[in-house]
Amino acid sequence: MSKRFSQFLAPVLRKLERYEITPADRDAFVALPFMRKPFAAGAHVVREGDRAVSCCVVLSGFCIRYKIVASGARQIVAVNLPGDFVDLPNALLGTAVDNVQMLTSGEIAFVPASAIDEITLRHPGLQRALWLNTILDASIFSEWIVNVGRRDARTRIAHLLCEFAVRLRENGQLEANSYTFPMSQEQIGDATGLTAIHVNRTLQALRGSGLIRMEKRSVIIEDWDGLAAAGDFDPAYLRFACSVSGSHDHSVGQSV
Amino acid sequence: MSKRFSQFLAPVLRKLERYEITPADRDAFVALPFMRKPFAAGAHVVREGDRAVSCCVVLSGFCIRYKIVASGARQIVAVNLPGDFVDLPNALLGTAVDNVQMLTSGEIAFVPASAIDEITLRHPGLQRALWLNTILDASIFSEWIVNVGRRDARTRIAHLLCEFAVRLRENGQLEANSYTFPMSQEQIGDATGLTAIHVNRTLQALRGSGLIRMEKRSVIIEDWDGLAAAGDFDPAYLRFACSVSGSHDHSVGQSV
DNA sequence: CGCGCGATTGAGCACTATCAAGAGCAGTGG
DNA sequence: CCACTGCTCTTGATAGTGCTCAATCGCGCG
Repeated sequence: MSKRFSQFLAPVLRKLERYEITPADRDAFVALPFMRKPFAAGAHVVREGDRAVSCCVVLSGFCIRYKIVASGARQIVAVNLPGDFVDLPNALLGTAVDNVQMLTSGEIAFVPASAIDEITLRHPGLQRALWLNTILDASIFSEWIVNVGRRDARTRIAHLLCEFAVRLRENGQLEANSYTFPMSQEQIGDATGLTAIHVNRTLQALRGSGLIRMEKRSVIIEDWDGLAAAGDFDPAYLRFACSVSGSHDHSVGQSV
Repeated sequence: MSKRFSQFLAPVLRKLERYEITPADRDAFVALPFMRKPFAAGAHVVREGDRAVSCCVVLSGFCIRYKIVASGARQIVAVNLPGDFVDLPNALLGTAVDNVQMLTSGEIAFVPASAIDEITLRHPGLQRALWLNTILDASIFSEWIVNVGRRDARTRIAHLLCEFAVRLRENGQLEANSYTFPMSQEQIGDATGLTAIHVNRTLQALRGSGLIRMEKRSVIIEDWDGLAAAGDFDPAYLRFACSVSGSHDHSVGQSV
């Protein structure tokens, strides 16, 4: 049974194991009750104001978290990949403060908040892993604040593309400096605080500079060093996606 | 001895106790080894790239975390009040990825990361409190992304002022809708992604609308409902600054 | 074939940045 | 007591990055 579960939980376990959990922690995690549910691209997993009694984990596909401001504009605050815990704040708060939407079709696991509650008190090592995971999320958040707050459009978008490259590489979803990237230009705009139109023009410029190519929904990084430079990108803030204590080489292509 | 420590740690304990830790957790926390160090206003506590072997906790005063982008511009990603844990990411990463600077003079406690490491594994309830605290930080981060990403200058600044009002109220540092606010207009700009000049003009407009008054380094909120409306402010994302499970009334003045 | 969504292009505008300069104020040292 | 310095706030004029509005195009799909 635990074997069957771990089949779906594989991306999650891969993530947790970066934090060096013990086999006992791992077994306890795998024995956690949860419910799997498939979602179509664009479907909402959680809406602001919903009562949240369980915590969502991405099993496959991409999803985003966003908020709507008074003017009606939307801001994406996070993009979550397989293995990510999506809405710890919502689950622990009891009420969702943001919206969770699928970017692609995919499966979400719902774990009762009470079960998380209980297991983390009995397995401090597991709680540690989840805590570190939250700290990484916070580190990404803070970099996004910098991105939308103080960088121009070209730099913002280049930075976003670099971040995905590194995160997908950690997830084993990057090959030969290209990755599938299921965001429309409007969604890229919502993530970077720009309009879709300006994103369009900026992407053209990035392609024109020979930094990237785009085919359908995939990005090919043609010049990693150039893109990282254009995006003012230093992967240090993503470092412990990989290991708590380790000092790893994190460049995607060559050095940064 | 634990009594002497708790005198300095009072703001920290007040914060942790919101998460309902046990007396044993509390005692263990108070027994943590730490070093106190006073800093002058403007002094740096940590600089990007520093080796980080301990975790900083604000005992008194305000401090900020910021990063510098390629163009030389600065973005403040967080303002920390007494009781806040400042740089968990840095401590756990081993190397600082952002800068920590005092906004006012104040005292910082340095707790060895190894001690945090050890105590949290032995006291899951305490780890829970720290984890929840990190989740709250992340929640604030994500709201800041929305703020700088999709709101105009007037809304951004009004939102910032509202957030401080609520957070300071939680800390008992707000009286009669006024609080000391030690940020210069340039620093407000660095926190909101604006220039100091534009902050100046926007603050004038806010004052002109009768929403706030400013005296020296303090803010008086003259019309809470108006300011909250102008700032598109909903305190839900700060909710569990107060309690994990509770549903509290969080309005500062009247309802929001 | 019509429909809808996303990408693209053009023109004009607006919000915010930049540049420049002056004023008020606190601290410092002669 | 009075320059002198530095910082913050303030104001004006100008420029620019990115937004708004509007329309076209390409493509997958029922």
